[in-house]
Amino acid sequence: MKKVTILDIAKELNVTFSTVARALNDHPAISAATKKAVRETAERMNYRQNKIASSLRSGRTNVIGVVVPSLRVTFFSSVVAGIEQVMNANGYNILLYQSNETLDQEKKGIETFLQSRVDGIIASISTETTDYGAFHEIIKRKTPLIFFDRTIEQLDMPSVTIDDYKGGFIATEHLIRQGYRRILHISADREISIFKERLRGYIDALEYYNIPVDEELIIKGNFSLEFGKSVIREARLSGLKFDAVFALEDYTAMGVLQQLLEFKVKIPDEIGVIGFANEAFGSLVTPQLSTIDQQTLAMGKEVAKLFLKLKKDEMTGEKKLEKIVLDPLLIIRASSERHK
Amino acid sequence: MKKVTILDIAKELNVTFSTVARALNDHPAISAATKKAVRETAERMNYRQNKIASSLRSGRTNVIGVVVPSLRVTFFSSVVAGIEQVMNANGYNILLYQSNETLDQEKKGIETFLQSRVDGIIASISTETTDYGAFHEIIKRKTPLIFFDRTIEQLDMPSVTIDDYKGGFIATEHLIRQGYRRILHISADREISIFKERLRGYIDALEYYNIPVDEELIIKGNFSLEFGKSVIREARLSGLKFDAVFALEDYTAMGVLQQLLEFKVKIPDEIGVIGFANEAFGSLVTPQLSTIDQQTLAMGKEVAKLFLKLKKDEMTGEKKLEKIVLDPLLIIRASSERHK
DNA sequence: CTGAAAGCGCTAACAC
DNA sequence: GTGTTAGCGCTTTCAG
Repeated sequence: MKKVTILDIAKELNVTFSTVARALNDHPAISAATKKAVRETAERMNYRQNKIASSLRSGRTNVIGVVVPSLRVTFFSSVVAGIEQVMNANGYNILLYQSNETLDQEKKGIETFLQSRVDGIIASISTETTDYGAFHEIIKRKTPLIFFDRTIEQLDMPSVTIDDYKGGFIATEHLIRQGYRRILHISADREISIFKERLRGYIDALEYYNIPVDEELIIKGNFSLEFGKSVIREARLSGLKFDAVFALEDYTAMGVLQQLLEFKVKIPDEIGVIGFANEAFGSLVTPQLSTIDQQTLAMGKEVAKLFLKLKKDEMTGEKKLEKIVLDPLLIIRASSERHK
Repeated sequence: MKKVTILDIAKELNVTFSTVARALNDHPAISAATKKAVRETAERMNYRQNKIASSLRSGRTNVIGVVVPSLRVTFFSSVVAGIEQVMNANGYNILLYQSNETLDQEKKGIETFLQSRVDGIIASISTETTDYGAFHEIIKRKTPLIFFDRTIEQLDMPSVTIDDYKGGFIATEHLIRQGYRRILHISADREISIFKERLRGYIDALEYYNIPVDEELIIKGNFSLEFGKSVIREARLSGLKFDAVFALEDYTAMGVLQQLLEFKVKIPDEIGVIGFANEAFGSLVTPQLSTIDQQTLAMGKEVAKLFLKLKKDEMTGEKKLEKIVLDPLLIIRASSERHK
């Protein structure tokens, strides 16, 4: 079972292998008859193009590298799903790498992508990434680079994100409209811009509605279900008064919900709760958790489309930096809906 | 910014490019001094190996293709995460493809993998896959093929699965031990072996404990949260008596739970519920959902390890067909725990 | 419309 | 220890 190459097909048909190559690539200057004959024998001989050889010669691989922190986070696997769908539909393949939130692995991933001569790189950076060397390398190599969600602003690259500021704003606004006034916000202690943006949205919404911003109501920590619970426990101990909670992400919000229920607090009557991310469990828990949807699949598709557009613009010589910002969606559920 | 090749490094150092190639590949017959010099100039000139050229020449790509139905299903993204972790640690990269549960896309994915000359293919088949042509092709090409979870038994390939029969058995056994006797089982109407195995486990557990198998208590359909709800509604209408439900997967179990709660049924006192898959939401809902854990990350890692082992055995000439079967884990939570 | 020829950047067998 | 040489299987000018 020797592998068959275009040369074998050429011999079979008494033409040169370049004619075969052209026919296979649907070159315009080949007669329909030849094309038909070539395709038929290719099929018959079970020929299969060698993309490696093709890539080496042409300089294009039709592969794009995708680095994400972890596929085990629904957000990322969902975005990757979107990227993959659109890219495959357009003849590209995805090389996948997980950074596991470490700078070291992120670098290694980018390094292999570059060695594999990918046609582009899509990335969402790790929480550890403060050294941008690997990304500078991508740019130096003139490999197209697109960020999504977690970007590096200084690099000024095309990106697709959601408007976290707006997400923070509409979450807070919703609580205000439901009549809540002392809204506790749980934020992160890390310097990640998306969380700072959500916080900024929270503050601006309060100000917009003339509600005083109370620093005591802004609590920062290492977000998790457990942290959400502990925030509520400590608030009770310290006697902190609040009538709603806006948590930076759903698991933390879930912790809040669980602890409040344990304390027999009525949700949403006494205290309203809203999270962020629209994790699958939100619609399944009791009471159902209000949240902000980040349009993950759409984000993936947008990233892919942006890449394809970039390629096209490159050919037509256009050059503009696109930063797509998607709208967050307010998902109102029982945990925060006081007035029907 | 011309790309630098081993030839450029060779010129710089007045040696031939093959010496450079050897040095870079840590060939034993190269002096330490030369190696050092080569590495330094390579670094200085910002050289980066071209994997395409290397692959074309050597016949190895160090890439393996992974086809899964969808990354949006936690089970699959989690397994892929495991595969990726181990493979990357061993110098392999992952080409990713989603079949979206269609035969057509699955075929396309395999086709491109073959064209890309991947060193192996890891697959979990789509629910539509009844024509095995694409997989025969993989085997014909002598490309290593490993299945996980959803396999094609006729092909007799290495695989990693969990013991679905045992999962069905222990889920049912647990319910029996909790004192439930009329256990409703929701199964699938499709011909997928994993679901049939769970059903078989259910039946055997009943027989083992001398409980009559009542065909009325086995309901098949297109599993989903909605289906779980409708099963309960219809059971109430038809007056079907049962005191527990074992659903083939968690979303269906969740539908069961929700509908029972709507009917004010006490869980687990009146009716016990257990699912399958250990989705993230199970520990967050009220009551918490008992389930069977499938060890997804471990499964991914096992698949990767099996691939690496296959490669090694290939070199040493060994040849045995390994089918790894992982143990399902019983996760007992409030929805089925009557006796503490 | 088709053929001839060069070469992408590397590996590996064979010399010396 | 290092050099020579021959491709891997394609794409892509340049001819005709």
